[in-house]
Amino acid sequence: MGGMVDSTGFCAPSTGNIVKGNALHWFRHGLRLHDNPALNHAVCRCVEGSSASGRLFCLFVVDRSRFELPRDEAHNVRMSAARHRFLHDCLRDLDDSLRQRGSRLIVALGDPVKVIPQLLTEWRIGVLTYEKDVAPYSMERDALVNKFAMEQGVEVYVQHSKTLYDLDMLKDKSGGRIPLTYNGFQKLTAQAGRVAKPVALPEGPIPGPDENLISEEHKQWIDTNEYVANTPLLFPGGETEALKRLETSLSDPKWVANFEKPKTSPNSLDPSTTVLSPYLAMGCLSPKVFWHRLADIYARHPKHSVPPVSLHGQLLFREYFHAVGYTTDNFGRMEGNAICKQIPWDRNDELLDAWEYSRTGYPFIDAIMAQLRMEGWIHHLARHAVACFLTRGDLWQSWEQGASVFEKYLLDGDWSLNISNWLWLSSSAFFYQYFRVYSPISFGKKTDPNGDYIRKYLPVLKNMPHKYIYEPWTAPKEVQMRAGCVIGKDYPMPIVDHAVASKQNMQKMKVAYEIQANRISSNSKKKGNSKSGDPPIKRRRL
DNA sequence: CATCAGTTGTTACG
DNA sequence: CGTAACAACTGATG
Ligand SMILES: Cc1cc2nc3c(=O)[nH]c(=O)nc-3n(C[C@H](O)[C@H](O)[C@H](O)COP(=O)(O)OP(=O)(O)OC[C@H]3O[C@@H](n4cnc5c(N)ncnc54)[C@H](O)[C@@H]3O)c2cc1C
Repeated sequence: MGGMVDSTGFCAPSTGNIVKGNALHWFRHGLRLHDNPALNHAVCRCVEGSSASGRLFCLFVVDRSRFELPRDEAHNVRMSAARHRFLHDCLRDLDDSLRQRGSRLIVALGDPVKVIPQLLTEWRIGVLTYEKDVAPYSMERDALVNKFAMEQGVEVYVQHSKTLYDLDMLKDKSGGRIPLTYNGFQKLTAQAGRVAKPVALPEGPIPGPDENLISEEHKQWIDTNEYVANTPLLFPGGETEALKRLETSLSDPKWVANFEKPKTSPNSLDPSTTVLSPYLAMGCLSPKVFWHRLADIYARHPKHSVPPVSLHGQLLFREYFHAVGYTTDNFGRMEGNAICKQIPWDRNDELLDAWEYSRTGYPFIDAIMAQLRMEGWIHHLARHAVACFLTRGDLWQSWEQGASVFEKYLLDGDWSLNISNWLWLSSSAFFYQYFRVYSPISFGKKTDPNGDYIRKYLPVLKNMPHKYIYEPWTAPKEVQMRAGCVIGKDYPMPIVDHAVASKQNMQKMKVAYEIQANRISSNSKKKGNSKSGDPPIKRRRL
């Protein structure tokens, strides 16, 4: 029990006690041993140092206040049980892999800003290493930890291994302003040169911590089975699983070479894309490894697809959105976000709940949300359909609300990517053709005319004839009775008339865009320099 | 200032 | 099944 932290504050360290060769690698994302430059640095430090007594402490800090317990079914849980399970899988897998090298993972509970300083002192750490993370919460937290470490004379070593390129380098290369189009961004990456090769973890044993550092809390957390029980095991977490899934995804080189994202199906019964996203989000898979494996396949298939539709193109979208998220103030919200259209969304919790809990009365939408809640992954175009429906298409609710629901359930929930895509779908940034609206009835029919996807995720409709399954309220009463699903009783009536609402919303978008265009032109008249000191942008009501 | 391209819209009509 | 009409946006480019 010796090494446990009691989170009551930190004790003053005795600086002289630092052991240079002692390294603490702090896992947050980047939950892998391959292509993990910060971890490599820590390993090298403790095996090579002239102080032969160096040890590597691999740590993950579980901050329960950030993601509540999975049993808590309360409305405001931040992470679904499936997300918990995924994280738990990741940590167990890391622990297993580290044990094969004679080390182990240590799990501590508490607020990292308190826990890390305590452990730096207690374990007499000489160097702290971790992967850079650009979400605002992480940046704030890391700044506090860095400050403490510096004061104590602990070296801090940080690497941008979450992305293909170092985001600070892209930021500098673009003069601080990442282009606001995908094409422009592609040119920037072309200037930035080739994607670097991944780095391998040094061979050989890693000198780990003493067994007595393993606390009861740690054991309870890492050994628990409670996450495994109630969630389907479609996508087990962890680096091992990630590398396995990479191999299966690449096993058909023709499929890889011909991949065109817009042609993949949102409602197939098995995923039509790789589902590597959860592994990339948690860092179980290195994007550089994925990138170079694709490049190898492209080299052997000269007629391969190209960005934006190719798989390389998908990774570039990911890169693009991370870069924009990193360099845009207030990126996670509408107010004060310079690249976000200011749109007077409504706030109606009944509509929002109906959307989240599959009660909109549109089977395609409700089935997608059911898959999201149960399995934690939905296809990109399925995300389009439900995001459009919630925002500019039908319900006129804020994309911020939608993003936080997604964040709760998505195994691949990733701050910059989630926000960026919600901005895109709501026509708030990146994409402005708001007159292109997905139909909650027609869109799914193209790839699943029989409605098998709906039958799978909304069993109450499983006997509805295909003719009516996308709009069951149009089925004659007898048909509903025979199908065992009476609309208004067993399954809700539509909460909104899509034909009417989408037309109205299109007009509201037009007005919101006009107001913004006028305000910007009058602003720039007032002060020639629009860059400095933007006035706070106020929410407007129509 | 005009033109063009933009991963992934829908519906009606021939 | 392919194509035009629908209503008409933006950022980049010249
Ligand atoms: C409203 C909305 C919210 C989203 N939120 C997230 C999120 O929180 N986390 C997330 O990873 N993706 C998010 N996406 C993007 C995209 O839907 C998923 O990345 C993709 O569906 C993951 O499936 P895949 O791994 O099979 O993708 P593949 O088609 O196999 O693509 C390979 C990889 O490229 C990356 N990628 C693909 N598309 C995108 C994209 N549009 N934006 C960014 N990266 C992309 C992913 O890392 C993905 O794993 C969101 C999309 C929408 C419309």
